[in-house]
Amino acid sequence: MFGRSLIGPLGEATLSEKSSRSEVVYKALRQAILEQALRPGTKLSEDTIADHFKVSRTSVRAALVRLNAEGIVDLRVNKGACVAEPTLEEARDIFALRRMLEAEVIRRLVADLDAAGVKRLQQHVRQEEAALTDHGPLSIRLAGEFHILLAELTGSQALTRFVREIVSRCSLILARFARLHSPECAVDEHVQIIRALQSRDTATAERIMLEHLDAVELRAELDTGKEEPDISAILQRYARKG
Amino acid sequence: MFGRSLIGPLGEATLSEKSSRSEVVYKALRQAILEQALRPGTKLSEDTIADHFKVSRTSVRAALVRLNAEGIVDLRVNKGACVAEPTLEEARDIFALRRMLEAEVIRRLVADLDAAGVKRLQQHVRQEEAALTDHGPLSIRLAGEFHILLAELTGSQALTRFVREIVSRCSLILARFARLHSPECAVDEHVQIIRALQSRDTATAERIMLEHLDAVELRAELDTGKEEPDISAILQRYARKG
DNA sequence: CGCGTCAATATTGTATACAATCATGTTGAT
DNA sequence: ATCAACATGATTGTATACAATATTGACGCG
Repeated sequence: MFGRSLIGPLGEATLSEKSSRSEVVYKALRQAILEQALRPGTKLSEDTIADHFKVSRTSVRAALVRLNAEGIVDLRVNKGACVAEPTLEEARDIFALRRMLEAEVIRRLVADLDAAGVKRLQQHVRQEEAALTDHGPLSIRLAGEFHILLAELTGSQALTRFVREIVSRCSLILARFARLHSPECAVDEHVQIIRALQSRDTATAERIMLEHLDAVELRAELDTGKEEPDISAILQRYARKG
Repeated sequence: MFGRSLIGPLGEATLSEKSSRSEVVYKALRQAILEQALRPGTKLSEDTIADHFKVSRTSVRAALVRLNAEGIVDLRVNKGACVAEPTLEEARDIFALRRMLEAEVIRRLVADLDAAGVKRLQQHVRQEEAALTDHGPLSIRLAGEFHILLAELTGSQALTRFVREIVSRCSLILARFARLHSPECAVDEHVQIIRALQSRDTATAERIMLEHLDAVELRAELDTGKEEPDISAILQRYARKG
């Protein structure tokens, strides 16, 4: 699949590590949610998921518990799991925190970022550009992973962890509220961020990042088109993606 | 929002909610770890825990997965769980992030904090003072919960979530590296923080918070006294604490 | 005496079975 | 026809059983 240059933005697993079954389910569900294939509010029936991954409910439950701990799945006692539905209030709260975290990332990178890091960023943006044609889930994911890559380049595991979580939740928010994900502008803005980082100008870099995040947030306008899709077809696609 | 003036800083469960068994195990283990009754590196055998709580391994595993997601338990495939052992490098990383998060908390509180909030803080400090006599696990926990309470008073769920997680991990760090937890000075510093917040002087309040965190971090000096305690006696105490 | 090999044991990973709770649709009375 | 009570089926919570892997200790060899 993707050789992910040892580890991609999402890859915590090191090579040669045999994924447990709950791990497989976890990753697939997570990806499906973040790519907005599974939309907020979608019921996640344990039996359905177990059947489609050919595993037992035990493994499914473990995955759901993890996703719940990350805040992208809601888990109500005796009523099962569903993709989290952030409220508008939560959305604003999360975006505010995201601005703070990513401003910190930028400040650290302006001080620290080396040529190798710039190269990785540019490489990532090239991937984003390549994915633009399909307007699909891939570009959605890559847009988020750019920010995670930025956090990783700070070298701070803790900061990366938080950025990863908050980016996930923002994806969920966009999935819920944004009319359409139009990632092309984002790629442009990502290029600008890289340039600002190279210029070593903290104020400018921070400003551009904040403007970028504002632009992302602006796309979140109420649009409560709701339906209950059957998740079978979706899981079909994610069962063998890894 | 919801009347959580009824519940303490750690309480997410609302009243009359029947705790599932894995929830009970989760809370007990978490508390035991944060009160440093279970020290970093301690093996958490599923069978042992299941026996002591009179539940099946299923429930125990669910709790361990959650704790792992919060970063206070390590989970290695086929090798079981143990209390996380943060390295010195991770410790510094986490404290740096903590300073940033809590500075943000202070900035928000200087702008927002009302009389009711001050009252809750003072009440909490009184609890801390009352707990000082026993020098025990209670004072350790209360010291951490003061910071969580501060975060809650900002009204930001997301910020609270992150502060809670990072305070947990800092407890773990202190458990691993600090020679002795001497919480009496902390209480004094907490009082100062409240005063600074009341003064509405952002710069001062932030400075005092950062000094406080530095003081906490300073206690973390290498001291690798290691032993493998049997966790039975410890779990005995936590099985009926809730 | 040190050290590697292998069997026996213990522990974890996963599946299945059972119990408890919830959702749904039917029946019957007003 | 409306609504309540109940029975039935579906879904989740928990326990147990089995399979896979790791740990331990004994044994034999150098």
